[in-house]
Amino acid sequence: MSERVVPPAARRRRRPTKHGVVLSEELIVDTALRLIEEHGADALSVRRLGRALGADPSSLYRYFRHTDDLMLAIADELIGRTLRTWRPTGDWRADLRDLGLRMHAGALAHPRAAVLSSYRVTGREYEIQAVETVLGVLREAGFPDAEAVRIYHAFVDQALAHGALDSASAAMPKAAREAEAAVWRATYARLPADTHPHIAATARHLVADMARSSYPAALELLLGASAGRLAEIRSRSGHPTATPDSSAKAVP
Amino acid sequence: MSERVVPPAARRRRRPTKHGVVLSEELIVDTALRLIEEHGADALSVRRLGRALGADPSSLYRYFRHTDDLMLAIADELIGRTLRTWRPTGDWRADLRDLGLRMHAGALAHPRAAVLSSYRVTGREYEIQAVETVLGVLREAGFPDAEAVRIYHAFVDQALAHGALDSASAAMPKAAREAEAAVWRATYARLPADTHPHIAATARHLVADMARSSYPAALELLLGASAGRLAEIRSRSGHPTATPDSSAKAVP
DNA sequence: ACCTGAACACCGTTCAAGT
DNA sequence: ACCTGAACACCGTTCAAGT
Repeated sequence: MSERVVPPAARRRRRPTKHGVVLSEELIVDTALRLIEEHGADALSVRRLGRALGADPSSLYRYFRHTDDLMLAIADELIGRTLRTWRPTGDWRADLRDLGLRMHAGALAHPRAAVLSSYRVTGREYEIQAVETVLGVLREAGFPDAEAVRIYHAFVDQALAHGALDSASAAMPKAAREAEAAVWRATYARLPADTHPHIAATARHLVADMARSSYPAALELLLGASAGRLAEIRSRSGHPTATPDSSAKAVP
Repeated sequence: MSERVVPPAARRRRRPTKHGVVLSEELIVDTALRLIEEHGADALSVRRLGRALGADPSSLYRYFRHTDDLMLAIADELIGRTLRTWRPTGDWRADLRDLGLRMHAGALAHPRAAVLSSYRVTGREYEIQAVETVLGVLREAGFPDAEAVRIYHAFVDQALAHGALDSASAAMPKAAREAEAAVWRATYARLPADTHPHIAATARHLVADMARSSYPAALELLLGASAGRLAEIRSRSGHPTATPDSSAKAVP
């Protein structure tokens, strides 16, 4: 793992490329996001990105070890953008709902970054900020530490998993996406009741429902279940004898 | 969309390849699954599959229009394998739990097929069978049609989304996977309490919890909420005046 | 110090030619 | 009828050479 990436201190000394562009991590990430926005998720390759920057593709390896590192930097920038315009209201349930829907929308806007970052930890600035923020909302709502982490995990995985699912679907070529919808109408909605009674009975609902994302409903389910837990916790702890870290001891 | 795929009737006339192998859709799918199992998700390419079959890569295009079609055939075969050993018990909640966990496990065993098929509809034999089966479990439990479809959608998306998430993570090279876990221990667990109080307070829980899948918990949440709905529905319909399709009329 | 250009080892897909 | 081989238009990544 030898250092091939430019150490931050040395970056000031950089030289313009052939076409007069001065490269930087920020410029590369922004250009990559623009490329995804304008030409779809598949437009992002080291070679195309180099072309868009007016630089040789190989010059990017001075800023990112692999394409993977670049994608994580993009993912972190997306988290940053999602968080920057978000304001907490003090109502934990409304705050989490808002955050979840923003994360989901952010994923849909940048499908490829969303799919890659959904199962990755970046350990970068904005991701850390997001973790701190969500945990803060839960702990200040009154969830004990272990419970706050469990709900944080479920909440984040749900947003990322559905975000990746829905954005992978949205990133398909238009023709293919229409072909998918047609499968429900042309194949499922036409199965005879004698061989497939349950599909035949519910075909109308299937065609309508499967065209929508199941994320909003899944999010409400999670928030509802969490509210139930919180009510339980509050009613049980009439005596606030528990020290802040007492719940930690219960973990194996 | 000209027919380049061999019509089923003509397949009997096929000729062995150079190395004496007789190609077929089944053989190709099985070989692809073996390749994924033995050499990881990235080992699957048209060229490698051709090599594994002892045939020219281009010959595969007689059986599948694109790599995509091949992946859908693989996905359907996986659905079939998941269903083949499953037996309903009559307890809808236990049945769905079992099915969900099997789908999740199946995804983990074949990450690449899982990631691709998670957002696709195959419209093939086993997928149709699976839809019919899950809808049957829900309708026979007493859920009205519209509700059964909503729960079916949430259940399937959840299994597929978490399956894709967890299997993408599992498919990472071992070194990368270990580096990910290290981020929680080395970065998050060392943030100072004055700048990141919530992370610092819950670091122990984060390290432990984030290493596990959140799917089992998410599944229980869904089953619990569904059971709640069913209880509501049952208590309200003391008078079974509703005709079988009465719920359909309530949909916009 | 930073960027370039050539090279390496791959991809998916098409199509005329072989058997 | 089915498979092959060559070709096309791409990939990510490395490294010696240029400025």
